[in-house]
Amino acid sequence: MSPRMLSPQEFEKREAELISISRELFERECPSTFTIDKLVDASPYSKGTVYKHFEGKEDVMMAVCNACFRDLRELFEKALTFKGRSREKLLSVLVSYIIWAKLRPYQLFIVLSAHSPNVTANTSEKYQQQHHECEEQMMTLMCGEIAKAVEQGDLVLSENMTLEQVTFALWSATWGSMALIISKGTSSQLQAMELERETFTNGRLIFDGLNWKPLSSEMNYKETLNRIVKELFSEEVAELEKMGTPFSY
Amino acid sequence: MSPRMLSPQEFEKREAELISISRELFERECPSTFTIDKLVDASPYSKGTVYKHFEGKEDVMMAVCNACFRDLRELFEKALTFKGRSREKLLSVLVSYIIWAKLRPYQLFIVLSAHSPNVTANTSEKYQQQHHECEEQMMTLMCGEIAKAVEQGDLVLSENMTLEQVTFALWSATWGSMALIISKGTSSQLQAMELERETFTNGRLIFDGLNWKPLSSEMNYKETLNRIVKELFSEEVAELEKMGTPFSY
DNA sequence: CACTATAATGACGAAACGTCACATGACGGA
DNA sequence: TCCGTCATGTGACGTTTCGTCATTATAGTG
Repeated sequence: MSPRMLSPQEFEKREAELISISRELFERECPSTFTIDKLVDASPYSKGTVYKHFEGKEDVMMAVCNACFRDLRELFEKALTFKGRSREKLLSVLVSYIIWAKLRPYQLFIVLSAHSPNVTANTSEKYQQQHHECEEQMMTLMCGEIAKAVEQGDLVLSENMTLEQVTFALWSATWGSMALIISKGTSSQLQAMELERETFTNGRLIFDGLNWKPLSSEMNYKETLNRIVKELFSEEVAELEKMGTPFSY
Repeated sequence: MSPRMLSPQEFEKREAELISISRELFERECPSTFTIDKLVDASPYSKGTVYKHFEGKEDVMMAVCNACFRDLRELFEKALTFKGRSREKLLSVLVSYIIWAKLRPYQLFIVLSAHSPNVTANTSEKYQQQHHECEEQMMTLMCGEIAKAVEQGDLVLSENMTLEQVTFALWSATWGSMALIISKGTSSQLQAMELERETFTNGRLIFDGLNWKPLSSEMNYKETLNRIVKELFSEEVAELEKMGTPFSY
């Protein structure tokens, strides 16, 4: 009655394999040259099989983006183990995000590209859905931390302001600075905005704008940055140093 | 000696025509379906001629993006004619930006897409250069206004903080909220972030974070919004109403 | 050892790309 | 008026990528 059914497990495993291969391809050469045909060549499967998993290259990009999101969430969880005031913990998340971006520029590239309307317009329901789940998990994680800040009295939410909105504000401000700075590429003309500096500035302004205590005027967050790097990300920072793109703060 | 030399004026004129046709194409159907072949068909020129102007479709996108930037600059200049405190004038710019985005969603789409690494990586030197000029003009315009705010004492820049950084902070925070909200498309899942609300929130937080007087706690900016809409953009807001996507603030 | 339902394959036609050999036509000179 | 020249315009063509689907391979069943 049932000849050779492919179990969902096997299917998932193969999908993970394809995503892993795609990530390698993205790393090796510019993500914009990625094609389904290249993925097929690089994989042990045929075109038809690959198309069983992805409707097109946008789908692959979104799938890779989702994988990155999962990595990021783990990273953020590590960042949140920092012992300190609520605002310091969120700063730690920001630090981890920037370090990740510098360590894996191509993955940032993918994550940003995947949010381009051009890509989202051509992504299948499945991966769109999956992406929303990723975002929601991220939201939940952050909202939880912000809720703690409110509990501890460091942050007082004005009426009409939800936890989600606070998260979104931080997220989008960070996102914007990264997207704009990355898109300038290497040909940064006159206005030399710096990834670390602008991202931290945006974060600081949002924190202060929220009146999240202690304000940047009341505390030396440079100290905090030192501790975050030393206690949590010394390995990554050393690697960045070795790569010639040091984490400067 | 010189048979039929094409004057730079004619060349520019034809380019403007091609860009105009491209904009129409982008409006008519989803920008992601745009192809050079379609542009060739829609234009009175041949493929070879079109390729004289653009190296590929990314080039066309960037050219259209730049045209949008020029429109935006005009719009911002109009917004800055608002009579009021410095922070109110910048808020007016924000309002005009949001109205533009709602009025011409496909153009926002293009502008956002054009900043995707996928596009910038495949744009010719010429249009990359042109884009930097557009950005610089925008920067100059904004920095000028912020300088006035500093002169008037509404804004005190902390040490190590340049006018450009202030502009960048506002710009990127706005950018981020628009990019993230647009990329969700119509399938906004659970977390229903609203374009106007989040963009204004981000702006407000940045303004307050900069300690730009009067703070949102010291003044009712709702009033200002009413005046901005009434005095400068009543026509546009009426049109949005007619389109079924009212400007809600 | 067939038989059968399912999965895997890759050849194929369509679409888009980008180029280049050739056509066109404006101008100056005869 | 006609001709030769050369910048400009043209679109057919070879190439790449896409996405499909008729065909082949295979695991399990009786």
